[in-house]
Amino acid sequence: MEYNFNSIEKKWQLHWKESGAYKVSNESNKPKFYVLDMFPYPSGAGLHVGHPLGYIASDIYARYKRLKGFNVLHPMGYDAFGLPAEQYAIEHGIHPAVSTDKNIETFRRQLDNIGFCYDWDREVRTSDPKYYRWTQWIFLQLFGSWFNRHTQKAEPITDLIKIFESEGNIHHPFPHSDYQLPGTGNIFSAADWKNFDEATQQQILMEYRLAYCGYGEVNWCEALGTVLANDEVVNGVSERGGHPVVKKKLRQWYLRITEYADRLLEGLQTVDFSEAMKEMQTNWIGKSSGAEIEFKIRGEKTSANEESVRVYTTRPDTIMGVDFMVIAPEHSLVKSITSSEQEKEVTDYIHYVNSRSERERMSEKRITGAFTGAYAVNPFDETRHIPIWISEYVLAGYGTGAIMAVPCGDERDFRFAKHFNIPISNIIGEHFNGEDANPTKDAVLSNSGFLDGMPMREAMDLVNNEIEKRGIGKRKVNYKMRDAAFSRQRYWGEPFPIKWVNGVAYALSKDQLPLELPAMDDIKPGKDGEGPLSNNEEWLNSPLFGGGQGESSTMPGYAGSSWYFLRYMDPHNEQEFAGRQATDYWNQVDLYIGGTEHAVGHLLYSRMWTKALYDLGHIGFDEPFKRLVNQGMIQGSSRFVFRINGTDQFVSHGLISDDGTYQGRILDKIHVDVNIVDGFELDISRFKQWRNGEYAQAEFILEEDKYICGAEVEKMSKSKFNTVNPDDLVVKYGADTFRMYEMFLGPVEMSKPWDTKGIEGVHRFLKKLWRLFYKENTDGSTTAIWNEEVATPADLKILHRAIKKIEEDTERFSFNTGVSGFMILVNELTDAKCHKREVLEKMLTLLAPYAPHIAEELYHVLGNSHSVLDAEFPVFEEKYLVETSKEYPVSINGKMRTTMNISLSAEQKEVEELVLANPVVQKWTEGKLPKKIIYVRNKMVNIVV
RNA sequence: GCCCAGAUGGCGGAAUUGGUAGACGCGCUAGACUCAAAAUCUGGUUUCGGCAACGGAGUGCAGGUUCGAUUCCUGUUCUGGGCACCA
Repeated sequence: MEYNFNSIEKKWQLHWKESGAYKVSNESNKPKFYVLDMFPYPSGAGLHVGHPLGYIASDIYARYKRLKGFNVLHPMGYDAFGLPAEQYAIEHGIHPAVSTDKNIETFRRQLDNIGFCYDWDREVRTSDPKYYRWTQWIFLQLFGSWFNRHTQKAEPITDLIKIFESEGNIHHPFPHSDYQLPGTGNIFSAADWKNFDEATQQQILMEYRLAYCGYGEVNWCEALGTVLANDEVVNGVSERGGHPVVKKKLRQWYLRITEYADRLLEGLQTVDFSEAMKEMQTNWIGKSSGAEIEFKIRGEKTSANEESVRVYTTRPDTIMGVDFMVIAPEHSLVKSITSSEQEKEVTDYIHYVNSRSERERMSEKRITGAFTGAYAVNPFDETRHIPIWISEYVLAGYGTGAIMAVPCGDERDFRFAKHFNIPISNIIGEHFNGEDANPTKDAVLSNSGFLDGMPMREAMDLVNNEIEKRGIGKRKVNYKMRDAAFSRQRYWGEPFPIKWVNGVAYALSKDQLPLELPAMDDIKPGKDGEGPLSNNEEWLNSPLFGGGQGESSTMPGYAGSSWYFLRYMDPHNEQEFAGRQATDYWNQVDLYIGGTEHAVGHLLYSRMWTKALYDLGHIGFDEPFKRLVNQGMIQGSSRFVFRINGTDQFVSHGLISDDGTYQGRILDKIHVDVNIVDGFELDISRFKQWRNGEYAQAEFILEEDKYICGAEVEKMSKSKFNTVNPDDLVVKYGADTFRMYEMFLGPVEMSKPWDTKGIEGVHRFLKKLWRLFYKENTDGSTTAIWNEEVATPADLKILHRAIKKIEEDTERFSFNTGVSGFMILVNELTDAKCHKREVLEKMLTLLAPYAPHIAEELYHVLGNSHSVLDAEFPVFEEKYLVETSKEYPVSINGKMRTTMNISLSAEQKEVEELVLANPVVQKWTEGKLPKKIIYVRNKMVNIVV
């Protein structure tokens, strides 16, 4: 029989499907293991070779764990709501549901080709009402709860109402400290609460809900007609498409993720994520601790003298080094403190700041500002009057929107002082050289009045205590992270299960879910930045909302993906998002594989949702992912042809001058499909047919009769013509070869450019493996050559060395060296002419996770009637590797000079005698007695002369 | 600018705790089989000197610790990734 991989793979894929080989039960006495891939967004472009990298790795691991006796959950689904489908619908008039279904079909066919062991009965699609019913339900849990800062957990909002009824909000001030009740302050009593009307009460509750609706500045992208999350904006333009993004005030839904900041940080210590990933999340949360301090103001206006300004600083110890103050241009004090003399300058400056787009502000960091004419008084030295400036480098949204500037210790303050010629005082002695600011914490303070001679770290506590004692400030922790915007002015997303009645948002009841997305033919945006649903009067006013109105925005892309790993545990449950029994059994995801691009988006949101569901008692764990592995990106290796501008002549790469021209003529650099280039050499006839003959008239200026293309490593994308379709490789080499080759390319975590060249080597290996079972005769027929002979110690040594290596490599996710292990094994068995069933069968079990199809086929060839999927992973036995003696490297002064066969049981003394008797050693030591003989058992012998 | 990761043959990459650097594969090359090709097999392949045995150098660069360093330490260059006025 020949190695006809195409028919073998088809046969077993069908067989596994029909026999339900991958069906996983929630009831098992085996230990559980949950292996999860980040589910894909089914884009229209289909899969390229980069996508399956992580899927193959997780598939190998899942299969390996199954062989090791675990009940393995390994599901797959689709993140099916999203912008591209909607954009496509607007451009082509095809409903997102239709194009999404079509794309999913393509994805599924491509995935099936590769032979994954997913339990497709558990498939989820976030756009399916049966699924998003529960997304809506979880949203209502968030809407219906608040974060109790004393218990540090989410609790039902009904509990908060009880608290308000009995004591007002004295112990639970508004989460956003700048919130003011209409007309009053921000503290109310139980009596106040009872007197508030319904609308006010609801407005107050909205300030506490974990999912809340408010007005806020959002990142508005006109071109996409949508609001973007902070992490979807890069350098002031949208991550997707690069369109400009501006700040706009809109009514938005938010998740109060900031309340979970501390728990999200603490949780990182309990999970196995890469240090880089933990750091990214830590930086994103951006916790800093310091103090808020109040400075009195002295200004020209009498009103100014009654004001004070509150600053946030992480360095209260430097308070005596404050040379000026800066407040954000948007700060509410600006108006009341500016002196008449400075009025024009300040107004002009504010005007200038407003004229600068977010993008300009970020890209060109100019040192700008204006003096307000007012001064602040240092609370610890009332003789010091500190000028107050405004500048765009102080952000209104962080801390108090005002800072105390200490130029000798802070780089930005230093540059500002230099630029505006503000005198700089030095409080850190020799640590400050007058050239650069020095943010050290290890200096001893000088020039600091009552703090003189005190180390900075001590001064920090002292100042903190002092300001609290005097009531002019308090210790304060701040976070960079903002609440997450949770609505999109878009159609293709989950509708909010909310009804608006007299301006108040109420939850729909559980039995009204799912609130289905109404079918709409025209999904163009509504007026004033409202979503397409705002055009659908009929739906907005439908009886579903009981006389109220529906919500016209929809949930963002990350809503459905924040909890999908829970649905897989119990995908068909109609009563709950997932039964408690199921979530208790499967518990955390043991291994999660996906790209780093979700570091601060999806991974933070899903961690928060998990924590909230845990707090409310719906699940029994508060971190979703126990271990996270980030697969690297497979980059494309692009190819270029060079056309002389304005002609049809193409110049080979080697003929181009260093200045990028050809004989002084300008060249157009054009991406060419990598599939019509062999290495670097262009297939000219295929190039002429390419793109329906667009280049049929091309003429070529060749080097050595070849057209050589330019090359560059870029992101893999259709538009760069550098994508390689896995389907083609599967047809040509088979799924097993493809799987093993993707792993062989290098460590899973590493990014690397795709190169199809080496795939032949892996394919040869599988053919060689096949020849351990079948011999090819000269007439083309094959003969089975595997036999029932008893394995020799030498055979078993080969086998068990491989078991040890492959088991270890698989366990530690080193699949590239794992594949090497197989190659060595097959090479050694071939050399040893070992065709013994006893050995081969174990080898196939080892191989099954990596190359399941060929393993299954040959496993049956050996006469097994059950599937290799249900075999047991071979047990490594040390005894086969035990040696009595070993070739030791012998080095002299650290240099390897010879080898010697030494018994493993030999003692230091015996080894020394043996070594000294060795002629090579005698030659190198020139007969002298060595100073020392170092013998490391199992490793080496070194002689020091 | 700040933080993190990395740098090993012509190429992808091995080397698990400091112990024979370059496993495995690609490519190249010589040979076997063949009329020929493909496929397959065998040998060679870090580099320098040498017919060879053998010897010298060698893991981005400069130092250090050690009998011994790709591995540990200090400095430095480059590459990739993340963050970027967060006080």
